[in-house]
Amino acid sequence: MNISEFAKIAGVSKSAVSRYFNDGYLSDDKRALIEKAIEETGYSPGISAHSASKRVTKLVGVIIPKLSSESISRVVDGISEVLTAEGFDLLLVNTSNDVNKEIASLELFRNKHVDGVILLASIFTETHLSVLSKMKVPVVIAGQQLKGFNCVCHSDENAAYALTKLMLDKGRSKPAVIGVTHDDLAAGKARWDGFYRAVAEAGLSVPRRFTEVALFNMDSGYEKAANIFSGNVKPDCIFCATDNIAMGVLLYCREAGIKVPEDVMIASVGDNRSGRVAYTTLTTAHLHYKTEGINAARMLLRELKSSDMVTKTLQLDFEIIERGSTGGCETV
Amino acid sequence: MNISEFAKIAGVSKSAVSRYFNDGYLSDDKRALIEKAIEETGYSPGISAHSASKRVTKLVGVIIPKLSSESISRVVDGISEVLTAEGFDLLLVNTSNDVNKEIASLELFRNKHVDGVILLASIFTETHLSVLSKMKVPVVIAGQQLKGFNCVCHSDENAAYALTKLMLDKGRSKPAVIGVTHDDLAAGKARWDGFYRAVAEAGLSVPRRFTEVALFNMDSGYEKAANIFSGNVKPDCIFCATDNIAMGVLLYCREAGIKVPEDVMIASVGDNRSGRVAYTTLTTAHLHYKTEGINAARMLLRELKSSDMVTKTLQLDFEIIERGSTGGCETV
DNA sequence: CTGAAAGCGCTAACAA
DNA sequence: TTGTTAGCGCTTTCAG
Repeated sequence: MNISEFAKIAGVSKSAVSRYFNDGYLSDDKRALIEKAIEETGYSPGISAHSASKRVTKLVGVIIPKLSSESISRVVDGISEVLTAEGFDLLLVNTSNDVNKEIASLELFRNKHVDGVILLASIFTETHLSVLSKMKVPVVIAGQQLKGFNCVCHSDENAAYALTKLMLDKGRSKPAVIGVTHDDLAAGKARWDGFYRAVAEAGLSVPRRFTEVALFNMDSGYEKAANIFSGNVKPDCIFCATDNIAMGVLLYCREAGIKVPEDVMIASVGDNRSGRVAYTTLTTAHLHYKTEGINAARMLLRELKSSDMVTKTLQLDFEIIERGSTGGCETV
Repeated sequence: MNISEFAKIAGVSKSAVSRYFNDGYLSDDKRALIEKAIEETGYSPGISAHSASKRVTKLVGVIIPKLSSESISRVVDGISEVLTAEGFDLLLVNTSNDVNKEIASLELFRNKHVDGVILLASIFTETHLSVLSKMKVPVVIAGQQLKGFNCVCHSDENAAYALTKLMLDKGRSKPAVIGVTHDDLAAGKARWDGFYRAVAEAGLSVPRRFTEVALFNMDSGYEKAANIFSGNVKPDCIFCATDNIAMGVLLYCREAGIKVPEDVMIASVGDNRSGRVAYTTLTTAHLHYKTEGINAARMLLRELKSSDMVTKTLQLDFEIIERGSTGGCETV
């Protein structure tokens, strides 16, 4: 059923119907007529033709590297909360960590398929920059900071610094670190930097053997912990870039009979659910992921209304949650 | 830039351009001309007008109750994997557990805004049935079983039965249960049924005080565990409908000094990440959530090609993973 | 194989 | 306030 057909049934003109669903510049009689016909037929206007005319899709493209991640689903949660309240729908693209797919999605969105894009990126290649600079719809980048673009991100460096300092302040002097690739500026580089800043401030240094680069998962954390503990001299505290990695370390320690926090303290960033219930509960930095999503969406909305030429970066604060793995309370 | 403008630049007709992006009934010269122009201009056809003409959106609506759930994100992961491979995009609607919003989304999708719908429902009201029966696009229901509709679901009853039996077979004789609302036929009713079937088979009964209805989260599990243990006679095993609930129970036991599995065994359904690393690792039934998503998407795709009038239900199997909370291996 | 022209379902400008 | 008419950008006949 299309608008003409429906208009005929309702006994009004196409325009009247169109007005009913839009500005509503309409007399009450016509309005009643239309409402009655809707009751009977269940008609609702097709969105595609609407978009074709209006040149507005009421759709926001959200590009994510994966979905099965606690942090990412919280971000998307925040995004959807704000966007749906404003009548926008989410076009979700899951790139499965495939950079090419990420680029392809951006290109897909480049023109007029969506009104705006929120990109949860992990790394930025040359191609990213090139495609991003050519976008014709507003883009907001979430979780990372990229000069010249609207961003919502976290205080990764400070969080890593605070966690490391917390352990060193308790008298630990042989720190180790398991980070992730520097290509990821937020979870990688910034957290490395924060760790090293705290270490330097304490007048300590970190032997090569005490630094490992892991993947974003528990198994990788386990493996890297095994490496670190394989030598004669053992660390007395470990900073991990992500909670998942820390979970792997915790698992290794448990199996190897290494006591946490007595023998080694552990702290990491993310505040995953698991950390609250792990056999040794995890000291972590809570990043406000949902707030990240909410703010990214709001920023996009603002951009949609009046595209400022000056780009903004919003950096969200964090909270240290001390639990058992650094000698804090076991149940927080 | 629109098709006419682009056609002029490329030096061909609108139709030629249209053909290039569609059936490709085109000579090589024209094709080359167009490709060159694309290089220069970065033109890509707008999807809305395309949809308006074709009456196909290449969009699938996915309705979910919440996003911040491990199981749901796994399902959506599976859905997106299959769908994007087939060139479909996901229109994600997060209802935040609001039944009205769920209905509203269905109505929104009812007509021609999406090519199909995958619904991750938790409960079915009268209104659901009424709206669902009026849908004009194919619908697949995931995670629940609803007569007369295409469904992909789990063997919830059997999983609950198997877990309960596992504990009873180890000699436990005072079973307790913390379930969720019967309104949820899968996580609620079916799992209650499975629990009681095992109990009945063992010739046991369950005192009223040993049955609790919790919400879908850890805090609720904690609270209900406190209730159950407040009496003089204590249970020696507890079946929980979800892992989150079980985590709360585990937390309670830890604080109350109740030993798991010595004093009380615990088992639940879901295989959340947390269960692997909890202070007592959790015996659980692994449900194939991602597979659920994959199959729901495939089913929808099939329906899109040739809408069968006969509806199907696909019931997925499960796997029992025994860990510490029932005396199994602590690290699986 | 090609381009002109009509059509998709909707919105928007206009005169009444 | 209304209906008519022209347009939105794309696809699809239909002659040639």
